[in-house]
Amino acid sequence: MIDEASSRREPLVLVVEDEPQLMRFLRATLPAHGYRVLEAATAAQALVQAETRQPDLVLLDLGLPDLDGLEVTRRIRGWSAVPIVVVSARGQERDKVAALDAGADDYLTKPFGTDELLARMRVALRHATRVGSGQGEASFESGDLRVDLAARLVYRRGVEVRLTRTEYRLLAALVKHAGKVLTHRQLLVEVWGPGSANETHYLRVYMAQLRHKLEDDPAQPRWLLTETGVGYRLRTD
Amino acid sequence: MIDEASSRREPLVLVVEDEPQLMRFLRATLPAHGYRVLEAATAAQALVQAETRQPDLVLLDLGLPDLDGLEVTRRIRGWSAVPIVVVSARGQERDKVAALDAGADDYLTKPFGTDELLARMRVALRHATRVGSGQGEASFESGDLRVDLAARLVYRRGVEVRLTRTEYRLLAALVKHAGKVLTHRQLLVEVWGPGSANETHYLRVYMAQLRHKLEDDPAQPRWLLTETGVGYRLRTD
DNA sequence: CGCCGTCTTGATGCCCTCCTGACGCTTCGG
DNA sequence: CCGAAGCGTCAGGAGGGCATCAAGACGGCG
Repeated sequence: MIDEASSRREPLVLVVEDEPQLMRFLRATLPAHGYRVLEAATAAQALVQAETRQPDLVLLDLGLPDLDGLEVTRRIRGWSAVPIVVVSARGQERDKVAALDAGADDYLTKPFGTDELLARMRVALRHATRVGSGQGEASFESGDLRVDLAARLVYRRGVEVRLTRTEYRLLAALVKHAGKVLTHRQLLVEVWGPGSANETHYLRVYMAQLRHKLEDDPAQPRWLLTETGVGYRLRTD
Repeated sequence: MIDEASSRREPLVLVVEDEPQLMRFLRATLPAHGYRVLEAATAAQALVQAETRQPDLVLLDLGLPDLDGLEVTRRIRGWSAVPIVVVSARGQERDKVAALDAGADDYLTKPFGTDELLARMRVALRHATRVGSGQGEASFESGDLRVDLAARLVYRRGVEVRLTRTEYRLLAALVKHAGKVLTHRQLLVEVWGPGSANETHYLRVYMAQLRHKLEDDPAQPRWLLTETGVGYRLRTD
């Protein structure tokens, strides 16, 4: 499970990054915002550190010299549920999606701003504690949207919303991993089964329907967010 | 769940016993003390009877020819809370304990007297009704529909409604989880037993009957709602 | 043993959900 | 500046689920 450090002291972040410049930047920035930093410049170092130090979060650059970032994600996920935020350069879309499919929680595209970085890290950490301690929260609430997974009921401004079976399954998949980016593949597998893992068109149609039923302005969604080229995300907060 | 017959008529007891002598004795004794008797000489018969007739109590001999009494207990407990009293010969202590672990309510050791038998049965039945009614809401009320699970009475606008056994079981299942969606499977298992888990047609027929007896406009139900592709739900309001 | 109520099973028509295709828009890269 | 790819939207057709009616099978009861 997650290291207990998080509950007592500042979160421990394992930064896996081979670019000295970026590493220097992170080494200075993160402690200033209440994080302790653990460094790794290669995949091999990263795996050792992750295992021996049990960090609260992993910030993982995909462009590593020795091993694929995807493989690192896969190996860590083999025994740990620690949140993983992958960092990708432009043109690494494929690796990024693969890492998310393998269980990464979120992603950042270079170059990224400090605010965005910190925001993603906060969300990932919050998501981890929710899943870890809440043990399968049976409901989701945010603004005037409420989802009761136990009763299979959805409310918008307190008014019950009627969803079809597929609409509800899709929403439930997002709720179960609220705040986390879910790839097309993950959603398709969870809702339509492994046989439809490539039918991304289904997602577009049903996302549109969900937005029409749940959002004030379906064209500019507040909760059901599109992650272009990657998948979708349910905004928490 | 438990057959509701007990509140209106004599309790139905499923006697699982392969010794003809003892069976003859019980067949004569139990009716004389206000029980109706259902017979089974093998585990296979017992399971079929338990499922199709839904007795109020099971009197289960552990020394059966075909299957372990322990296994019978386990299978019945898989879907029903009917009280089970196991009957064991001397030297079967181990099986007896295992049966209790598997969910049996009490035990008798051969040879046993009539008084002891009747006492154990009364206790088991009392315990069942106490748990059955005490657990969760004992009644449901919403608008002009009222369901009293303890008394097995249903009122509409204050007037008592006559329901058949199956109609009532179905309504009771919905009342026990009022407000939540129950899947076809859940309802079928609770009302008809696990063997009929796929007979969704039963549900439609009995839902229609319940709606005709309880709803103002059966075509547009206020309480007995359809969740297409999923199941049914009793609106709490 | 026969009657009556209940349960099961079948057949039919309707409506809704799901899937699918076409099209326009935006974004990104050449 | 243009083409490609990803996304959102709309609408129609096919299929499946649902409600309903009706008749036969079953079991309880007198």
